[in-house]
This record gives sequence, structure tokens and C-alpha cells, in this order.
Amino acid sequence: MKLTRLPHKTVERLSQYRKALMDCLESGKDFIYSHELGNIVHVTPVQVRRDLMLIGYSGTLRKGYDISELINLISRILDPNQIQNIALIGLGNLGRAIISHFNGKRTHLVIVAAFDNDQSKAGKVINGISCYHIDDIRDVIKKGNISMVILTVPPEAAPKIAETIVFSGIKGIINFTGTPLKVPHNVFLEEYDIITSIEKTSYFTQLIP
Amino acid sequence: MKLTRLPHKTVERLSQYRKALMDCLESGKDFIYSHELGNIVHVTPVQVRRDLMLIGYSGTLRKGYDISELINLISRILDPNQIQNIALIGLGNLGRAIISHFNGKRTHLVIVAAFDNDQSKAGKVINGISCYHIDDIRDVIKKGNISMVILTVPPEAAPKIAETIVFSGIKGIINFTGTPLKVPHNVFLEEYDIITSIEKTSYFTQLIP
DNA sequence: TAGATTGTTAATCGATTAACAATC
DNA sequence: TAGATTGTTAATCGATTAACAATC
Repeated sequence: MKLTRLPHKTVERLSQYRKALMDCLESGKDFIYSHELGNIVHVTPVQVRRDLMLIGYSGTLRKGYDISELINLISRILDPNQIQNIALIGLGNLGRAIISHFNGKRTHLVIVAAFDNDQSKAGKVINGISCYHIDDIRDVIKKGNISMVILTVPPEAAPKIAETIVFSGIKGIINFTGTPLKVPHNVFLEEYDIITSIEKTSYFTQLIP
Repeated sequence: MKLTRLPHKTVERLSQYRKALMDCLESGKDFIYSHELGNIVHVTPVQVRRDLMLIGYSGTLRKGYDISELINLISRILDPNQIQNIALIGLGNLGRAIISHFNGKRTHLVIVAAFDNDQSKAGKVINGISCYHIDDIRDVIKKGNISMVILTVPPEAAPKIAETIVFSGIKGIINFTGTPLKVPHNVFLEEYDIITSIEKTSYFTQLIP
């Protein structure tokens, strides 16, 4: 099923669908209609049906979608085949918040190591994650079989670190630093800038009568 | 100039352009070509020119764009006319990280109040921001002339709080809770879910050969 | 001048929505 | 059956890119 490259937006929604479906399952529901699921995730029923069409899932007419079947299918698509190890670089406020926000939420994605340039943090265990000095990135990435990195270092430090981790063979980066990064084509880069997000919200908020 | 409603993506890029331009100005540059700016922000030169066309800015042929002029124009468009007061609701790790990450970075957007349901935090000042109990939201929002909210409460708590703040007249919400929110049409809602973002990156990372 | 750059329209691409056949 | 629902194609919308005229 992992043959086709799904559209970005569809992948994002599948993640949302799964969460919603897990909540539904927990509350004792077995089947769900496209308009119900759409309602939770804030998407039109057509959008839901089209997304499910793209992953090749068929519901039952007049009965809707089998919730646990659908959860399993989405999981087979979204979750990596083996457990995927993630490193977090930059143990500031944001880095620690992300660790505690994410840790334990997903079984196939695990933050296994954290890096900081503060020597005093190296060797410690913060939120159950081993900390290393930033100079050891290359070694730890290779030995720890780490393929993804979450970047939460200060903006000035970002470009150099990006270069290092790309060189170490990292294939996916989530960049929270606010500094746009350049990476080769065979590295997936997701950027999120909180400040831009706040400015954007401010702009559109001002436009409201 | 605030007449036209700019495309979402253009607004996001304007925020990025401004940051890049401010860095350039600081390093002594006066003019910049579209391909230079595009290079920093990771966007094609045509994209840059088209965005600037949309805000009605003209450069000088063969000389490029006047950096400080452009910064001023973008600021006139992005920044609210008066200072816009923001509240942050949910003083967990993520909430505090956002406060310290954003505070002082922009003069026209200020986080002026923080809310939590932990009584012991009420009345204190955290990172220079006054904390209140969550029951006082309505009062503080109205008295403090707050029009935007950043939501970092636990997922279960989100829907009820969203209802309260919408009722209190909030016009813009940035929702980090991971629970999709329903808001009326005259409220701007920006949602960002870290877990979805990580899952998406994982998916596309797996697709790389 | 030749080459480089801006500004803008037209074409393309990606994502969403409308329309509707199929069917329980 | 009538009404509600799924699955899918075609149409539309929004955003990006290609193409190119203008000009310093």
C-alpha cells in the first residue's frame, strides 16, 4: 500500500483521522460515516471519502467505515515498518516541551537522544532521554540508527548543524528554528516558524470586521 | 494598502522576507535582488517578485529592492495599527516555551496575560507575564483588550475553552492542542499539531530511497 | 550594445469541491 | 420504495511556475 506517494495534505489528514478514530473506538463506536469523521476533524465528508479512496479503503454502504479496520490501514500506511529513531537537537524550553509533548504518544516513533551544547547536560537523562554534547552528533546518529531530527537550536546555530546532520545521513528534519534551511533533494524538510504563525494570525485577525 | 486580502501563503512569506531583510540590513546591505532574497528564504525569484507585486512594491531595475523601504512596507501591511494584545492559555511546558520564544521579538504583538487552571500560578508573574486562573478569562480578555489567543491547554480542555474565548470576543486563535476546534466564521483559526507534523515527516522520510 | 534584472500575464500544477451514478 | 450513503469523475479554486516584454 506504500506504493503511491500520497499528497501532503492527505497525509496530514490521515494523521488527524487516526487520532479521531482512536477516540471514537475508545468511546465504544464501531462504525463511522464520512460526515461524522469529517465533522470531528473539521473537513467536508467528500474530502474524507476522497482521502480514503486514495488509500484504497472501502466502507460499507449505509453503515459507514469500520473504525478499527480503518485505524489499522492508516497505521500500516503512516507508521514506518520498523521503529524509527528520532533525535532532538537543542534542549532549550521548546526542545524540552516537544519531548514531553510527544514522548510515548506513538509506538513507532521514538525520540531516543537529545543534544545540546551545554556540557553540563551531557550524560544526563532528561524526560527519560539520554543527552549528549552536540559534538557527538555524528557518532550517536550513526550508532543509534537515527533517521530523523527535530531541530530546536537557536536560529544562528541552525545552518551549521543542518549541514552536519545531513552529512551524517539524516533523511528527515523538522526545523523549528525559524532559520530557513537548505538541504539536498533526498532529505525531507518540514519547517515551522512560531513567529510567522503568530504574525499570520494577527494579519488575518485584523481583517475581520 | 490593507485593502486587499492577501493569499495565506504570501502573508507567511512576507513574514519570512521581513526577517531575512532585517538580517541583511544589519549586515550593512542596502539593496537586494529577488534572487538573493529568494535564496535566503528558499523560494524562487519569481515567487518573490510576484509577492512584492501583490503588495504593490516596485524595485529599481538593475539595482533590486531598497531593503529598508521594503521592510517598512511589509511592516505596514503585517503589523496591526495598534499594539495587539495576546493571551496564552495553558502554562504547561509548551506554553512557557512559546512565551519565552516569542516575547520581545515583535513590538506590535505582545503576550500580555497567561492563564492556567493551577491556582498556585494565579497572581504570579512568569517570564514577565501576569498569570491568572482560567476562570478569570472572560474578565481579563475584556478588560485587557485582548483579541488573540494562543491555546496550549491539554487536548480534552480545548473545546470548552474555545467556546468561552469566542464568546468573549476573541477574533484569532492559534491552536496547539491537537484537538480540532470549531469556531464561527468571523474568527480566524490557525491550527498546528506537532504530532501530525512528526508523523508526516516520518511518512515522507520513509519514502526516500 | 549585451546581459541582467524587474513586472506581469498566461499556463500549469496541486488540492478542494461539485455533481452524480451506484446501491443498500 | 425513498432516502441516505459511498465512490469517483469532472469542474473549480488557489498557488506556483513559465514565458516574455520592458528597460537600465
